[in-house]
Amino acid sequence: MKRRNTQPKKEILSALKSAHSALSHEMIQSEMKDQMDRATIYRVLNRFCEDGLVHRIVGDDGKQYFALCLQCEEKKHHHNHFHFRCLDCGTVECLDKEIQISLPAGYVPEHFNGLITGHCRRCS
Amino acid sequence: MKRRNTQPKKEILSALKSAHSALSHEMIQSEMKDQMDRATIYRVLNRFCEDGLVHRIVGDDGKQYFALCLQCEEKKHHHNHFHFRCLDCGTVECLDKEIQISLPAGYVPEHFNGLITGHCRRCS
DNA sequence: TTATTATTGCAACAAAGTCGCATTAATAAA
DNA sequence: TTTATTAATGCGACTTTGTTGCAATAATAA
Repeated sequence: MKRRNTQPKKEILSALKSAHSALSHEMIQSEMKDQMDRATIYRVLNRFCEDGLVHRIVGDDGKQYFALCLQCEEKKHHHNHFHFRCLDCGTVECLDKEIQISLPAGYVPEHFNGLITGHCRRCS
Repeated sequence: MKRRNTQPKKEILSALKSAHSALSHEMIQSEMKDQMDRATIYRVLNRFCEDGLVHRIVGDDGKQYFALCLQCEEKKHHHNHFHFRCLDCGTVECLDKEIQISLPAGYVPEHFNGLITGHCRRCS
């Protein structure tokens, strides 16, 4: 099914672009001028993930955050990096460095989710 | 306030001991013969965390998992290791290797949460 | 301009986790 | 051993996050 270029989609994408960090559904909703439905936001974000436009980070607060795939090429995605969540301002950022983890024999990795919480430069 | 040695506490601790992996609230509840309240389980687990008996892992499913602090000494806790969650059987295990991550200047780390999902040895 | 169907908005729902409060039961004190 | 103290339990209500069904709407194709 072909994707359509709708208003919510455009606004959410632009919010993700201008934020240089990962956003939760809540952060996105509060930035929207014309209030859009919660379910819509989730659906748009999930579609972005499917399309490889965005990657999903699950914070140690149990919430989902979404960030643009900046360093990701068309086919090859690099998501083996850590994220940093600031306990003060709530910002979730990507840390550049890629991580290589070797698993015990017989383990097949599928997804990587590395998160460090603490205090970011602006808040510490 | 001094801790008391209650029935729920004993049962939950023994469940964590016999499972050689991290358990979610749900897994614990289903292992209990005499059904205990959900809130009680959460409270016991949170107390275990406060007391440094157990560490909390947040899965990329957004759920909390709890595992005994085996390699942790009295004062010094080592939680900088990865966890592996199997998408098939749901098991959450600790991977032994410790990780050292260097943060950008000005960032103060507080917590570490590294998780890999995939298929474990038994399911792959 | 009309037809097709992806997407939205709404409402309902499920699951995870927390909290207040009365009751229960470990522990300490008598 | 009995009584008093208060930590912990169980219940219910609640919040938050995220999903889903369905009718209505609006992008796109015809």
